[in-house]
Amino acid sequence: MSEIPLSNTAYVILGFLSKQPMTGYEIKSHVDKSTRFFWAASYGQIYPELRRLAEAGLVEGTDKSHGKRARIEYDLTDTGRRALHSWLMAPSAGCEMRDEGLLKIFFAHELDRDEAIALLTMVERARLADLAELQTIGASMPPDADDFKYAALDYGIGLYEYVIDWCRRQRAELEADETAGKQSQGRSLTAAR
Amino acid sequence: MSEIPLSNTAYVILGFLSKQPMTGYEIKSHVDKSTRFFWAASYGQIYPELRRLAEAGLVEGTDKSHGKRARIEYDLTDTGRRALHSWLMAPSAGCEMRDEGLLKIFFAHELDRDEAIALLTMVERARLADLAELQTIGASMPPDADDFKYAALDYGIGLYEYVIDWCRRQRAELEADETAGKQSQGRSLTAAR
DNA sequence: GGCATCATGTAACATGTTACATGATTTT
DNA sequence: AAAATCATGTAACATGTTACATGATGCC
Repeated sequence: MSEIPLSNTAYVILGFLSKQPMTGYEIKSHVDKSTRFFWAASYGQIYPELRRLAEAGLVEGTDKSHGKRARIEYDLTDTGRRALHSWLMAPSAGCEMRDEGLLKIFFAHELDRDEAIALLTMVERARLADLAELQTIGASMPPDADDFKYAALDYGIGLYEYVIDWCRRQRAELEADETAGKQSQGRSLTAAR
Repeated sequence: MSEIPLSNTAYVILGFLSKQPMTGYEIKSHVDKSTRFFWAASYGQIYPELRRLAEAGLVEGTDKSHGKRARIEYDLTDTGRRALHSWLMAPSAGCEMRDEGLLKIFFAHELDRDEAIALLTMVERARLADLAELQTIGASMPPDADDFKYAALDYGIGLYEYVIDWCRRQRAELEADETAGKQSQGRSLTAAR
């Protein structure tokens, strides 16, 4: 067997198909309601990848066109399930971020105190919006199911809560500087830890 | 003025140059010791971007070749500093993640209990390694300086600590299932929140 | 009739990584 | 003398987004 290497996005597809047969459109909808905040995927990735996976024999497409509306339902093959399992057990769990908010805060030395406070408030609001989105998703899920998707949602909610709290603490320190008489040496950002 | 839009990676460069003049090589070293965990950058981005920024008049390169070793030191222009400031105050603070560990956990329904526990342990260990790296960086920084880079480091340390703790809690729940007699309905992953 | 949703897909663009090429200087 | 670090850069590749094109079906 030739074991061609698959992208992580390919495993997202295999993973969703491991639950039930689906179309590319449905995979995208599911991604947007679950993995999106830690692993996004667009049609431009999903459709070509589904075809590659079909050619490699990891998924199997069946024509389920209804009337004149095209519909291809994909299902995981045994080979596909084995590939998924082997990836799940493989020792790799990278975590990359592109955090524009923290990037701005990192360069906040270019700002005066009030501007820095405004920046922290802006970042906090952005995360509050992200958190609200996850909570909406959580509210729309059936409360009974026993699935790791609840765990993932909990992970994301906790993560955003942490960031929101961190922003508030940083802002509080900056605001305390004003009251204390503004000696800029006194700010020990990591002291609490 | 023509206000060409810049990538976030361009702002990383402007940001570092706002502290002191630097070469591309030095920018890369600084990135690796600070923003890397939330905003990475490679030579393949930095060198071409520096040239574009110079052409746009946001930075200025000076030849500081020493003997036969080439060296171009870049400095921020007034226009560059204004562009940086305006970006810092602009209302955008996206946060994207590519979290392979959580992705695997999300699909852990394909695993049996012991395998899921092994996966959680693996992810935890990966984050412990990331955390150790940040702590090493923290230990090598002068403890006096008043800079937001300490805040960013604190953000990252707290974030990884949260994830590590989350992994432990999830694992504990799975392990409790065994002791309790393995009724898989009883696992309410979000109940504690 | 009109709007939302279902459903397929592509092409251009943007972004980012890896490996390679080249060589000087400094430290051990 | 060897190894580490300083310093420049490119080319091929991988990955991912956005906008566009096309049209059917179902619901109000």
